Formats: sequence, structure tokens, C-alpha cells
Amino acid sequence: MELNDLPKLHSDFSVDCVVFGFDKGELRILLIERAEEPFKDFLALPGNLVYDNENIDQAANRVLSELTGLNDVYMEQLYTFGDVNRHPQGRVITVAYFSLIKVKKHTLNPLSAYAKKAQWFSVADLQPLAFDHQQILEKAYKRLQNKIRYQPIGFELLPEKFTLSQLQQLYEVILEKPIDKRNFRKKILSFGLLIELDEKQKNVSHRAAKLYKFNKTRYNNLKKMGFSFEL
Amino acid sequence: MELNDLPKLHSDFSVDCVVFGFDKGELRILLIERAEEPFKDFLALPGNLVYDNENIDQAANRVLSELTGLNDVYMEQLYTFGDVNRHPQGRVITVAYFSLIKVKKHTLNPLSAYAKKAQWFSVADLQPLAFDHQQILEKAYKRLQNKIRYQPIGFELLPEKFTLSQLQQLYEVILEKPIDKRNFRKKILSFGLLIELDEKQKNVSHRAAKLYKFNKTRYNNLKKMGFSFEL
DNA sequence: TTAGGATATTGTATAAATTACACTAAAGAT
DNA sequence: ATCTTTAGTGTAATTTATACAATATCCTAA
Repeated sequence: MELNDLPKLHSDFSVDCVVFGFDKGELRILLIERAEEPFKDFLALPGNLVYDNENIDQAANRVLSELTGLNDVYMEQLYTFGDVNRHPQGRVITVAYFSLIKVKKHTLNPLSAYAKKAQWFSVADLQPLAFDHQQILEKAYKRLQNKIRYQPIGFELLPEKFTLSQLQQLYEVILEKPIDKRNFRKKILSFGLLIELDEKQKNVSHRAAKLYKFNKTRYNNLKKMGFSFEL
Repeated sequence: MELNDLPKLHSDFSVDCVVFGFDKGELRILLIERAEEPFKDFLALPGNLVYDNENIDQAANRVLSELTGLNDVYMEQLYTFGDVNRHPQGRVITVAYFSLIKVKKHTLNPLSAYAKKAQWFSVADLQPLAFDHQQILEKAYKRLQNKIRYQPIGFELLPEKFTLSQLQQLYEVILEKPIDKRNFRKKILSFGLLIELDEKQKNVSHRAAKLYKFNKTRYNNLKKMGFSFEL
């Protein structure tokens, strides 16, 4: 059989965005409530079809912007899901993207009536999602757990200024295990990627902790030189 | 602007397979010489369009089988390439797959006249490839270098029975750096994933080395229990 | 038969990294 | 003033990583 004798088939092609945030001690994910069938009223990852004249990465940014109001968000490709029956209305292949953002730094403001609203939900307890979005989320969560062990991506999820305890709590939540405080601090500080600020926490009813910020310049330099940062 | 007002656009959708092998001390990749335009006579990754009634993983296996004669090859998804201009004849989004096989265990035997022939080429010195396949290969090679550091995938590329020196040479070729022999053996054997056979190399003009085989059962058990195998 | 060439095999001492573990300090609340 | 809560800090023991070289075995060729 010769391949070219077969009919040329077409699929719809979409992107879905898994956007993680961290707030009030919990890992969160950005979801929209669907306003239309299929899966009307279900929670879903922000996603939509890719135009023929845009690259996939661009499409991911455009779709996220339209559905949530988030702009200029760094996203990396996660995985492509293309099971024949993943969409009830026909073949739709979707490329999932993965992103980490500072919740407080962005406001949610969807342009599209397609989504009722975009909101943060705790990853820990979620109702069932539309389509195969549960599966996509699981893949993204595993990627996050894996990635945080060798790249200092935790800083993406925290405010510009943060305490070491906040950073540790983030790691504990993502990795789902307790971490020794002294060893964690020793290790994290040994990377030399934190700048200690002349500033302390405010409005806490206990000893205020020092604030730190992430040294992005130094990180980029070290990364270029092939350093890695295993926790 | 409402998304649903826009015309529904269609793209072609393909898979491409990056199949690595190891032979005569070199890392090799399976390529076909294209028999048709575009990129007639160029070397290319085995790849073709996905049918609407098959999952992407299935498509990768079918396409590889048709173009090279290789069947039942384990493949994992690598990355999706979808730049608007990656294909000169229109928008084609492609999912790249990644595979490691034992060269000697398979014979190449393409069914399709689409490819002149499928052959192994040394990764070290390659002429330019068709489309963006150079870029795909680079991504795959990086994935291989990364993966071999924490998963014992080297065994996939060697014959059933192999010597520790062969294994070390494979690691050195892939990682592009020399490795200390004693430390390498210590480390590899400490995983407990090798079975020492009562057998030695034959037909070598020097001291014959012991042969080992990979303990796949034990590997699967340990993997299930969450062990990792960092080199 | 023997000497030489090639690769296989093995251990140890040192340095570095990881782990386990508990008390004092600071700040606000009562 | 004292209580509560979280911040901040060091060391000893263990494990892991690294650097390094001599002997063993087998084949080849003189």
C-alpha cells in the first residue's frame, strides 16, 4: 500500500495551558468555567484552537491572554495529547503548555465570553475537569515536581521578595514531603542565587524573617556555563 | 472578538521518529532518503501524516514500520514542532518521537516506495537534513544525554549480552566525555541491575571480558518503588 | 616458546556532600 | 512580664564521589 493513495485527513488542533500559582500555602492552577457545550459548566484548562498563521507557542500565549487576561507569560511545551476520542465532537489534537506565575502580580480579566471566568483553584482538591484535562494536569504536576528538583523554578511562583520559610513551604507543598529546615537553608544558600535584602517581613505576629530576592542575572550566567542546581 | 466567529482552520498533522542505535562505537540514527519533493534526495527522519482514526502513538509505530520495517519498537513522545513555515508546502504540525533500539536485532526493510531506503547514519557527521529535522534531532540528542544520566537506558542500545567496557564506551560517546573505569564499574554494579553471565567475549585478540545482561525484572520492580539511578 | 601488545580487572585514601538532630532569638499578643 | 509563634543557627556521623596504578589474561608474532 502506498501512503499517498490514502485520503489526506485533517484534524483540529488546539493548545491548552497549565498555569500554576502559589497562594496561601497552596499550589493553585488557573481554570476557566466553560460557558458552552461540550462540558458546559465544567472547569477546564484555558485552551482553544490554533490559527494556521501562528506558531504554536504564539497560539498558547494568545489563547491564555484571551481567556484569562494574562499577558507575556513564559510558557514551555509540556506534551501533546491526541487520543482519537479525547474530544466528544471529533478529532482534536492538543499541545499542552506549562507555566509558573506569581499570583499577586497578575489580575485575571478574560476578554472572551467563551469562558465565564478564570479563577485560581487549589490543585489539592479539584472537581472533575472537562475533556482529558485531568490527565494533562497530572502530567504537568509531575513535570513540576521533577523540575523543581534540579532548577530553581520555585522563585517563579513566589513574590519578588520572600522569606526562606516561604520558599521551603513551597518546596514542601510541591514535593509533598517535609524538608529539614537547616539543611534546606544550607543547600539553597549554597547556590548563591539569593540576594539577602535589608528588609524584614511586616505585620506578622512573631519574629519577622529576613526577605530575599532571586538573583536572576547570576542564575542565567551560571546556567549558560552549564551549572545545575540539584536540591 | 469572539473566538467562535473565526473560520475554523485545519492543519496537516504528522509524526517523525528519531530512532537511535549504537554500532561500531558510534551513536547512529535511522534516516530515510526522500524519493519525492520537497527535499527530494535529502536525508530525513522517518515520518508521515497521522490518520484521523488512530492515536498519535499508534501513528508513530505505523509510520516507522512502513518506512523502515521496524515493528513493536518502544517510542516515547519527544516534542511537537509546529512553526508556520517548517514545511514548504503548507502548515504541518509534527509530533516527534524518540526511540532506542538494538541495531543488530532488527533488519531494515521499508514497505513504502516513499522512501528509497532506510539506513543507519553516524550522528557525529551528518549532511543537512530535510525540513527542520536537524532541529528535531538536536532536541532528541539532548533528551538522550539527559535521560541516560538518571535512567539505565543504555541497555536498550546494546546487544542482550555486553561487556562493561562496551557499556562504558556507550556512555562516553553519548555524554561526550571520558569516564573513569573503576568508578564507572563501581557505580553501575551498585545499582544491582546487571546479571553477570558465565560467559566471555569470543574472537577478541586480547583478554576476553565477562559478559553481562540487564536485569529488566529487577529494574521494573525498583522503578515501581520509586528508585532512581543517577550516574 | 616466549615477548610484546592489548584490554580486563581490582582497591584505597581523600574530599565532598548528605543527613540527623535541638536549642536560642526575636517580635507581637495577652 | 510572660506566653506564643516562627526565625535562625552548627556539628558530628554517614554516605557518596573522586583521583589514581598495578596486575591478570589472552592473543599475536617473532
